[in-house]
Amino acid sequence: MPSRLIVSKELAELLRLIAHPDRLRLIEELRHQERDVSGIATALDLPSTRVSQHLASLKAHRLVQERREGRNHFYRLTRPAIAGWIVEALEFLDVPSPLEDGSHIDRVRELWADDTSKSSS
Amino acid sequence: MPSRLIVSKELAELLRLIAHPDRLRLIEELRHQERDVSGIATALDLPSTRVSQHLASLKAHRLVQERREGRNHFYRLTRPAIAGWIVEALEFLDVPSPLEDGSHIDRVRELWADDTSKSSS
DNA sequence: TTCAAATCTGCAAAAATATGCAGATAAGGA
DNA sequence: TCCTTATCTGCATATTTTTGCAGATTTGAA
Repeated sequence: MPSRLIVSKELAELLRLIAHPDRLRLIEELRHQERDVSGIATALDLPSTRVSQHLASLKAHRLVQERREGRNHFYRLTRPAIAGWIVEALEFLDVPSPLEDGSHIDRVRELWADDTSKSSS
Repeated sequence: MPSRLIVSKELAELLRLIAHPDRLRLIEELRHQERDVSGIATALDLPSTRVSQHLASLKAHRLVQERREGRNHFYRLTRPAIAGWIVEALEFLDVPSPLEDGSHIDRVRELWADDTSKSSS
């Protein structure tokens, strides 16, 4: 099999894994620190079962690693750089909004960074 | 709706669009030059109907733009930088192979670059 | 006109994902 | 041991995607 074919399959698999709103936010959540399941569930406002399911698939593909401490399971990104790489993609987003000028990208980054309505403690 | 929620949805949509082996190769194919449907179909060894379908979805999300010349439809990347961004992701790939050392990433890049078995003219 | 080449569109069947829930585990404490 | 908390697993159902085809369009040429 042509090599690029192999790599494109692997890459597509990785991208599909990431291509889910919850999982994107989850990865962002782990960008700077490890977290346990319920911590993530609270931060993202999702049922912890769902978070656990997402973590299981991320873990199966070795995107995250687990560390158990008592009854809590802490997760962290195996390669934290992936979070930065994801943020770079914001640049390629069309914002379906009135802002079609150059400040576009800044606007998107701002929206991504803005978590005031959720994780503001 | 919390802003990050909006952005994560948009981003997931973009990633899902890209997360397909054929479409990844297709984007790579358009990285440096525009191509018409049958040119792409030949290069990727896919039925041109399929290529056309992929292009239609990429176009719907404005990832590619079309230019018609006679009966040929040429496509090019709206934001060519996206191809470079995709290549960066190779770094995050686990190669399920004997090479678990540091040359890992180089090996993946090499596999991606290697199209000798297909588009070697 | 008529034909052929290049591409597109619509649809149905197949495959892959996501989601919600019930029940299973694992660990700490009374 | 029994209970509670934190997390995981297995399933059935719902939703999305992918694929292959048959049948349109569009354009250029005879």
